[in-house]
Amino acid sequence: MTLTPGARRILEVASDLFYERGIHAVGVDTIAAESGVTKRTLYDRFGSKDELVAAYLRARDERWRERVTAAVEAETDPRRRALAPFAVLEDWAADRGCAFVNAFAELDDPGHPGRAVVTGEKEWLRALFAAELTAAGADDVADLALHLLVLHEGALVAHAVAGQPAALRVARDAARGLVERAAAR
Amino acid sequence: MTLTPGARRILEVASDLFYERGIHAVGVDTIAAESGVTKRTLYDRFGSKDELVAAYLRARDERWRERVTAAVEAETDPRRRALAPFAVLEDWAADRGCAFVNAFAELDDPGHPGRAVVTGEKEWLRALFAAELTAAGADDVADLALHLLVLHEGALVAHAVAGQPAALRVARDAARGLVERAAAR
DNA sequence: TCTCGACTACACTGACCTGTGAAGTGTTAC
DNA sequence: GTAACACTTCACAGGTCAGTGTAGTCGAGA
Repeated sequence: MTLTPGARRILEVASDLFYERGIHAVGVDTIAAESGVTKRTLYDRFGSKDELVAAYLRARDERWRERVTAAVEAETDPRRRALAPFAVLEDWAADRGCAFVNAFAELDDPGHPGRAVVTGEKEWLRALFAAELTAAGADDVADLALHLLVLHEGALVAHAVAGQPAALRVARDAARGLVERAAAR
Repeated sequence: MTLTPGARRILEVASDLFYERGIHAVGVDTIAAESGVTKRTLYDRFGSKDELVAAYLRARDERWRERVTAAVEAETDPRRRALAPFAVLEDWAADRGCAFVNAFAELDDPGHPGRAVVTGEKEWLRALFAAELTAAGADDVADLALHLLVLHEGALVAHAVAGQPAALRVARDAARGLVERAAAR
């Protein structure tokens, strides 16, 4: 999906503003103005604000998956591979929290095109944990993968909402212990 | 703080709507209409929408603390006391997720009167974990309390956003194992 | 009887919201 | 040379947003 130059600027600006201020709090006029583009162009490229929101979430999801995938594939030891998402957590965790959790909070309509992206992101991570745990020879993979997901999401919330940066380290250490115990059988 | 009959209805309606649809998505006209009250009354009682939002969060915080406190005090064993917040998690976890995390997503201004309530809620829970862990004779209480907070918040997110209801059980079991290991020494 | 507090009725402001219509400019590709 | 494409300009529709001003009703307590 190749974007026109204007569309790329719109998406960059919208991503920053949606994440920083919230989806409902940012109007299309602001996005168009900050992108140096007219509102007409915005609607010609994206069709509606809802679709722009979905495009924002898809782009962020894609960037994040690339980052996690790269971190996973940089490791060979199955145990370290399962822990890779925790290794990149610190680069990812910003003070406004998880963009997908935040989007979930604002998108109350289950039919919104962005909702599928949000749940897809979490499901992808859970499945990745499950796959790497299986490769590491763990038993009870389903619960273990959920456990890692809980630690991952909990770390982000405790970091951003509760203002506890140490939560990232605590979650990472807990995940490591969990995986090592599971793989040792 | 005794509320007038009108104010009570406004707060009830606002709580439902803010939680279900989101804060920015609900206008004061809707709240007034659904409360069977004029907008004038709403402004006479609460002053502004921001203050109404803060009142909503304070009321929800208060109800939740009462519930958790009751669950903690119903137990005598220090280990079970530390785990009490996980016992009431299932009653609390709804499909729209944690109201405070959702509010954090929408309130980008750190000076918003609701922000203090949100961070206060998380800090209160963390401190409760720390106090009960200390009473249970645990070492390294700070990290353990954070670990429990991570499990707690992660369970809520994994449940609501990721659509994994089993996350509640997984987090509860993990917390139990953690507390029992910590108190055993 | 008088006052006070809770509340109603309702018009109104000014800003902002998403979204559209129509006409026109500049660039590139065939 | 012409057609497709990206984009501009700008006016405008039809709502909704938070918030205010003014005048008045009704019941309870002093």
